[in-house]
Amino acid sequence: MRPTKRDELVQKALTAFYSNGFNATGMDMLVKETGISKTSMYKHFRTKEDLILAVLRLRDENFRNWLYRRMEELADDPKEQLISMFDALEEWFSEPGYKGCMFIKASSEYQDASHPIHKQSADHKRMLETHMSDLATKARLNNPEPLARKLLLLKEGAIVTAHLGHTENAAQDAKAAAVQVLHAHNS
Amino acid sequence: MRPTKRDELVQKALTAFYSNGFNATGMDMLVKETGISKTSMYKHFRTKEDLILAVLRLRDENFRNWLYRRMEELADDPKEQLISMFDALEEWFSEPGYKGCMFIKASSEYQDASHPIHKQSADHKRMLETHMSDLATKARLNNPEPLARKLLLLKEGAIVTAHLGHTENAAQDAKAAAVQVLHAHNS
DNA sequence: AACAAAGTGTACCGATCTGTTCACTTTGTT
DNA sequence: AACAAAGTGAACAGATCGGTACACTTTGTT
Repeated sequence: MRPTKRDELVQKALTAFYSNGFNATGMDMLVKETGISKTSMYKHFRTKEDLILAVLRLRDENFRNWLYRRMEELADDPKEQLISMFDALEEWFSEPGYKGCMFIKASSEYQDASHPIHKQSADHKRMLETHMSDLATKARLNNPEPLARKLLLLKEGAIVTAHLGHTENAAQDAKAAAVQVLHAHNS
Repeated sequence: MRPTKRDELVQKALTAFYSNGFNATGMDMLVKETGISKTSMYKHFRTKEDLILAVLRLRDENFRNWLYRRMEELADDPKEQLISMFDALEEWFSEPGYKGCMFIKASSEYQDASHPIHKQSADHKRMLETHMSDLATKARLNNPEPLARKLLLLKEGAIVTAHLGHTENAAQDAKAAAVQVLHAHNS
């Protein structure tokens, strides 16, 4: 197996889908932007949907790896790591091509809850929840699961608000709220 | 001017766009679902984009009216009205056809910040922010603007989380967080 | 050198997209 | 009764959609 060409396709398709949307990015545009022939694409993926699912898998891996690592780099203490999630988000929001969360967009374009793309997006959010809940447990905070859910609500809110762009500093607003919420979960 | 036919079109188009998405809803499907001829549609709106903008205006009006009224019905005190926003949201989330926020979806499909549809979605969020900030001022809470922004972060987070459906009670989680945040803004 | 796997380029399929045209019918007003 | 505004239905245009067919070239392995 030579994974390079396939991985190159998925990587470049990710960029195209992220900045143009799923429905709005046709396979011919993908040919143009990736430089990979359509014949080759359809040898690797039977349908466009299969390609999108592969793109989402890559995005899940990249994003979670990046976020978890960045949180660890920004703080040692697990409690402070939870808070520093919002500093990591701020870095993301201020990147030039920031266009919101790929999974929120995927679930916007594939709304049916039973659709594979929708389900895979939900899986991504679930994994984040598990991780944050584990961190809250390590930090010996009260009611770790509800706390994790609250922090993630702030995260999702900040992501869409930063994209809608009607607020300057969504990440720092979310961080301030997180500190206040977290204070209520101290023993 | 007979506004009935045009309003009927916008109202029915709203339903179709909300449950199918914007790109995924073609004009021919709109003809089928509204019972209004395509010729007539294009006499009222020069492009599909114009129709979408009219749909978003209606949605903005309906949603803000509904939310503000519901908050007033659920509580007298302005501070409690802010909290009861999340009870109103819970009612919305549990409606059968709930599919998330139309403006978030619009900004997902029309990502460019300079696009009229994107800008109009941002306007909607801004108006919510102004209203909540006014309420926070009336309630004599500290730092009303930052507080309003935090509550709205929780609102947006709850909306997308309820749609992604990976959590049972997004509205109540958001409400609990809101209470904790609001506590920190008491004098 | 030989062979198979992998990739390319182009033309094509039927369906659907936004938007237009045109001849016709309904409706409201005077 | 007459007239204009508003609405209808169906065909059509040109582009694009996801996906396929086919003949060809490149690449890696032995």
